[in-house]
Amino acid sequence: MLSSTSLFEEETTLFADLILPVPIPSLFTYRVPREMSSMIKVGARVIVQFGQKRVITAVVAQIHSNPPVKYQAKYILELLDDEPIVTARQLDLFYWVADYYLCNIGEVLNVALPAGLKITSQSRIQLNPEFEHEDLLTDEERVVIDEIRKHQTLSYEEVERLTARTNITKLIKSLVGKRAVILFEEVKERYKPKVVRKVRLAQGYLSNDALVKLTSSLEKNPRQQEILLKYLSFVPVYNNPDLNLGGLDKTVFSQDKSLSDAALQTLVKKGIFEQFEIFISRFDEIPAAANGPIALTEHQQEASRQIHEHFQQKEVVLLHGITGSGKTEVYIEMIRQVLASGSQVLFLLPEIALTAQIVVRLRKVFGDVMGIYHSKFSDNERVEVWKGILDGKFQFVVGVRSAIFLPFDNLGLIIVDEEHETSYKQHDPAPRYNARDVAVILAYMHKGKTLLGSATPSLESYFHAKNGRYGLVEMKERFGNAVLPAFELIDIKKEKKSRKMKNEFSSVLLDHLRYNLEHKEQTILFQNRRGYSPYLQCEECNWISQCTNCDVSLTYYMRMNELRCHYCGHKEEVPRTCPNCGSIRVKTMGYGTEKIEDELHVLFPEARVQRMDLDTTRAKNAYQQIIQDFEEGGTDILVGTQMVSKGLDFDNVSIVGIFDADRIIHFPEFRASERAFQMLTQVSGRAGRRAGRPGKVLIQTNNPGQPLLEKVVNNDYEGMYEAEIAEREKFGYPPFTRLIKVTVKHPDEQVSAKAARALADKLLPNLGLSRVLGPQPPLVERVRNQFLFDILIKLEREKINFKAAKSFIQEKVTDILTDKTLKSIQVVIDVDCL
DNA sequence: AGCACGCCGACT
DNA sequence: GTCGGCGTGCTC
Repeated sequence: MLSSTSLFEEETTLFADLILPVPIPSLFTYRVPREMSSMIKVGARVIVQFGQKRVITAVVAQIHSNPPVKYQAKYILELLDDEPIVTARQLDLFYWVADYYLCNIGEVLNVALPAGLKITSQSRIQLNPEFEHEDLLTDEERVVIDEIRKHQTLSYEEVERLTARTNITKLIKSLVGKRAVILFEEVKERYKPKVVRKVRLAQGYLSNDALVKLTSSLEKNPRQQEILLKYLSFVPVYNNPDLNLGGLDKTVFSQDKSLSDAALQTLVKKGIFEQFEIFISRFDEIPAAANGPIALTEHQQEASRQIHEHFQQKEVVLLHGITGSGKTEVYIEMIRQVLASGSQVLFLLPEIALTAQIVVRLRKVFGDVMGIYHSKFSDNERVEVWKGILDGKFQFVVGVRSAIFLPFDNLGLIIVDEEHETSYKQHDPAPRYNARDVAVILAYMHKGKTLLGSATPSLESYFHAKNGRYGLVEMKERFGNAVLPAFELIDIKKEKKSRKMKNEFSSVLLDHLRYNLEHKEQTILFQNRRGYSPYLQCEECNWISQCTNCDVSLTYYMRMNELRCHYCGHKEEVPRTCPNCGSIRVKTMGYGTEKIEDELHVLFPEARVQRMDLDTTRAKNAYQQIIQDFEEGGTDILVGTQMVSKGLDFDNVSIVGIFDADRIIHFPEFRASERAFQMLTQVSGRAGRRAGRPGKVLIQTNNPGQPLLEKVVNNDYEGMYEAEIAEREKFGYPPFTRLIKVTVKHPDEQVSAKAARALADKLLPNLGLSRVLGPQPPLVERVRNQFLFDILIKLEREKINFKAAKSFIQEKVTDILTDKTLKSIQVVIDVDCL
C-alpha cells in the first residue's frame, strides 16, 4: 500500500497462451509462476503438464494477465529458454501455414521444431516409502518390487522386459493401487551440446619467473613435472601468455599412456592447473575459399543481370535453365551478393539432391557460414543449425523442405532449386505444405526475394512466369560447349516381333551396353520401379500376390526372398506354390530395378553393376558410397529409380537407357505428361556431360510416335507446356484452378462411402457440379485396412474467394464429423494436392 | 496425438 | 466373476 502501486502491478499474475505440439486447434492458457514472470518471453519454450500423465514442451505464443474464466489454469512447470527460440516472424509463418493448409498450429510447430528441441517425458516408477502390505503382492509384482529395490527406479520399458507381458499398464495400476509404488515423470532435454574438457595453467603461473619456479618445485614430483612439460610443449606460454587462455584438450594427456592421470588431478587440486569446458560445434570448421568473384560465362552473366532486373519489380523469378547450363554458378553469385549485403540466404533442395555434389561445392565456396539442414542429420546436429542461425553463426542455410521453418530473422533471398520436384510437398502428417510455395510467402514476410530454378519448371511456375506474375529468365545454352545428348527411340513392339529382345533388353540397348563396357565408358539405366517384380502371378489360375491390408499387389524381392507392400510395409514369405490352386507355375510379372540388375549379371558377367534405389540407400552413407564408387569408375552400369536423375554430374556416362517410358507417360493422372517430360528430361541430362562428345539416350517404348516423346527428344519444353496448358484450361485443372482433395477413411467400406457421399452432397449446393468431383475411390482403394474415398474440389484462381471456400469446406467436414453414424471416419484435407 | 473412462465378449 | 477389446471425449 505504502509502496508504489506500480510495484504492485508488476506482480499481477501473468498467463501465457501456449502452442502445444499436438493436433488440437486451440492454444492453451497456463499460469506463469511469479518467479518466472520477469523472465518469460514470447517464443521461449516451456514445460507443462498436459492432461493427467503427459509432460510436454510448448512454445509461448502470448503473454497477458487475463485469467481464464471457464477453468483453472495449471502452472507452467519450467522455462527452458532465456531468449526466444522461435522468433516472431516464425510464429507469423506458422500461423500462415496452419491457416492456408487447414491444419492446427500445433501440427506446424511439431514439424518445425527439430526433435532435439522438444523434451521427452518418460514415466518411471519408484518405491512408495510408506509401502507396508507386501503380503498383498502377486508373484509377478514381487519381481518388479525386488527389481526396484535394486535399481531405485524403473522405466516402463524396463518393467515390460521384466514381466514378458505386452501390456503392463494393468500391472502398474495394481501396484499403485496397493500403494507399493509411486509414478513420476522424468524430463529430459534431448539436445546435448558437444563439450571438450580442457585444462590450462592458473593465472599466477604465467610469467616466465613463475614457470621456472614451478618447474623446479616439481623436481620431487616427476609425474607432475611430466604433465607440466607436456602442457608447455603444446602451449608455449613462455612465448605468448595469451595462448594459455585456450588451454589444452584433456584427451592429449589421457591418450599418452606414459602420463599419469592422477598426477594431472593433483595439479588441478593444487590449483596449478584449472579445468574448464568449452562447447564445440558438431560441424567441421571449413573456412570459406578465397572470396574473389567466380568467373561467369557470358550467358550466366546475362542471366544474373536479368534476375536482378526482374527483382526490381517482382517478388519471384523463375530461372529456367536446361541441364548443364550452369545454374549453380548463377546461384552462387546471387548468394554471395545477398550475404555481402548482410541478409540471410536459404537454399532449398529436394531430399536426394542434397547429399550430392552441389552441397560439397557450396561448402567449398561459403565455408562455415553455411549450415546444412538435412533429414539424415542427427537431432543434435539439427538443433545446432537452429541455434547457429539464432546466434548469427549461419547466414546461409542449405536444406530440405522443413528448413523453411528455421529461425531466420532477415532473409534476403530464398532459392528453390528443382522447383518442380514433388518432394517439396509434404504428404503424410499435416501440415501438408509445399515448401516451394511457403518459401514465396516466407521471403515476402522478410521483404526478401524468391528465386525458383529448374531445367523443367512446373507448369504452375512457368504459367505465372509467362503471365508476368513472376520474372522469367531462360538459359538455353549448355555450359562450355557441351552438346545435348542424342536420342534414340527403340520400338519394343518391333523388337519383340523379330524376337530380338532378351527379356527387358532390346538388341539396340544390348549393343550399346556391350560397346560401352568394351570402351570403359559408363552407363546409367533407369527403371522407375523398385524390387524384382511388381507382382507374382499363377499361370494356372491367375492368382496374384496381394497385400492383406491394402488393395495393391505385393512386390517380389528376390534378394530378400520376400513379398512386400509398398503402401503399408507388410511383408510375406514367398509361396513355393500357388496359395490358391497349388500349382508350381507361379511366375514373376513385370520388372523392377532388382530384376534389371539381376539380368545384367547374367548378360554381362564381367560388368560391375550397382543398383541405386530406396532399398539400397537406406543406410546413412549408402547413397554417397554408391555415387563415389561410380564417380571413381568402380561401377560400369548404374541401375536406378528416379534417384539417379537428380543432381548427379558424371563425366564418363555416355549412355542412358530408359525402360518402360510408356508406363510413366500413361500414368492415370492429369499431371502424367508433365511428370513424364520432367522425369525423362532429367534422366537424359545425365548423359553426355563431357564437352565435345555427345552422349546418347536410349528410350524403350511401344509407341515411338507419341507426341510427348517427340518433345523430350527435341528438348521442347515450350511445346510440352503449350500442349499441356491447353488441356489444363479446357478441363479446369491447375494452374487455372487450385485443388483441394478431401479423403475420407474408414475400415468399413460402406461407412466410408456413405460419409464421402454425404460430404459431397453438403459441398455440391454451394460449389456446384463442376467444382466437386467424386467421391471416387483412389487408385489404391484400401490402405492399411482403411477404405478411401476422394473428393476433389477445383476452385478457379481468380473467380473464387479461396479463403472463404476453404472455411466452407472445413465447416462441412466438421458437420460430417458430428453426425453420430459417421463420426468414426477420418478426414484428411490436402490443400494444393499434387 | 495420447490417455482415461466406460461398456461388452473369452478366459485364469 | 476378471481381463482386455476399442469407441468416445478431453486436455488449459
